Amino acid sequence: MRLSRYFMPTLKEDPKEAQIASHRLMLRAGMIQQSSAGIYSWLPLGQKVLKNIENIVRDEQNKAGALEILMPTIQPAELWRESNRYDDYGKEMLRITDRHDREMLYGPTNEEQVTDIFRSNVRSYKDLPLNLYHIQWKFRDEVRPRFGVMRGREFLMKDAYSFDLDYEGAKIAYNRMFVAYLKTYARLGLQAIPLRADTGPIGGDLSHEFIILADTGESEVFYHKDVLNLQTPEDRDYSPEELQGIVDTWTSLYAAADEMHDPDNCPISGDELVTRRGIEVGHIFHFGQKYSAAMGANVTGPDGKDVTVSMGSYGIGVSRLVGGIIEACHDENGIVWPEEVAPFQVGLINLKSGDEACDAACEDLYAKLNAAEVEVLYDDTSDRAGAKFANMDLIGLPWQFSVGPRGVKNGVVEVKNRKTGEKEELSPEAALAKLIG
RNA sequence: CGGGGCAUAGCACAGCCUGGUAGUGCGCUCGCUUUGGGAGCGAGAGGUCGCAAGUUCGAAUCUUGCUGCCCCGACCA
Repeated sequence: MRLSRYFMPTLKEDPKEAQIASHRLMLRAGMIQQSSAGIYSWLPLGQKVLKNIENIVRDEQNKAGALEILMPTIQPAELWRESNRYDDYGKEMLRITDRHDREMLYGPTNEEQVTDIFRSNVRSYKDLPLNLYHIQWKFRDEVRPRFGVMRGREFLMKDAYSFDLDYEGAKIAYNRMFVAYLKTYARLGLQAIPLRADTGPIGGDLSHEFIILADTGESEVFYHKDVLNLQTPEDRDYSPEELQGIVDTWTSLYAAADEMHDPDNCPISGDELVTRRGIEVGHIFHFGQKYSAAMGANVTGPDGKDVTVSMGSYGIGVSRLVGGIIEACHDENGIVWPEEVAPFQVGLINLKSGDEACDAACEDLYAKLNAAEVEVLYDDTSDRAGAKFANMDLIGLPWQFSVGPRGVKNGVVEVKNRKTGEKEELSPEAALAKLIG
């Protein structure tokens, strides 16, 4: 992509409404534009990152055996009356009346919708286990939206729903998602920590939230220092026993959010305990028969008798992750994207557009990167070198290739790693080899 | 939902107290000089001062109402 043909309205100064790093940087990098409180348009750069995250999440869900569907954003109030949540949900639910005076709502989540799909179509235990997920926009009419896309009203979320015959089956489904989440966050370049979460009135021990560490996190977290050294599961299928082993390993070390942490009764010693702030980026939850019982989601069991299925739900805040990743990955100059989610792998900087030798060297590199299918953003504009450097640092592409008259004369390109800041002068071939192959 | 604040050019702000021709910086356009870490000079474009009433000869400025946005807290993926 040539920057001269791209739409990336960057800002030199900080917008006053943005208080935290991710919000400020997303606005400055031209990733998003606010439409109203907690509602954003995604501009090309932001959209690209959002899609990259979404695709990684999707890939890991598919690998875990979940099946992708797409449920509507607008749902009928009738379904929510069945679970009694229409009245319970309160003002956070955006209610809409259509032209026929029918009560509708913009879905804040999809348990009712997916349970309806299940009960309409699944009759036999032979069709279980089943896990359906979708990646769809949700709306929660937060009293006070803030922190940009981290706490918006409209947000993109992956939510999966598992259906099993009994608790034992549901537990396997839960563990499978648990492991899929560990793999997902690792691929996103994040160090995620599962915390035992409050299961509320339903009880049970099957609820975890996944948080990533960032100084601007909304809640305080307490964990055993060794949690950060645990091994991420391999990219392969695991048996139910292996899944349980991985979950046991990850949950045996202490980790809790502030509402679950009791300093007076902490099971580990002070020098093992680390306290930091975290951002919740996922939540998995076994809720048993709460919706299946209320809505009549039954299957015929092996013995010919009806069984109310056991369910769980598994959410990942996809749009929130964009902000979350920036909170975890930035410095004073801007964003520092992990390679897997970066909108482009490399920024190609022409330090003197219009100079014949520079232009030719850049065009050659640009063509070769494109041919090798390396995503490249080529700054071919007539801005000054300093402005180009600052902009590239701001948008945080993992690599920068700088081509100027001086380098061209010596047959070298300056290669900079955005994360480490290391620069080296390489021949164009050696620079290409760093990214290709 | 309690408390506080803000609304003037694309962005950040001054002007308001004490009513009288709408300003500064950045950005944008054109020209010249520049060109390796957000250039200099010159010339331009761009605003019914959030909306609506009111007071006044006259309102960005004073009064009232409304709307929007932000911050702290409670709440929350």
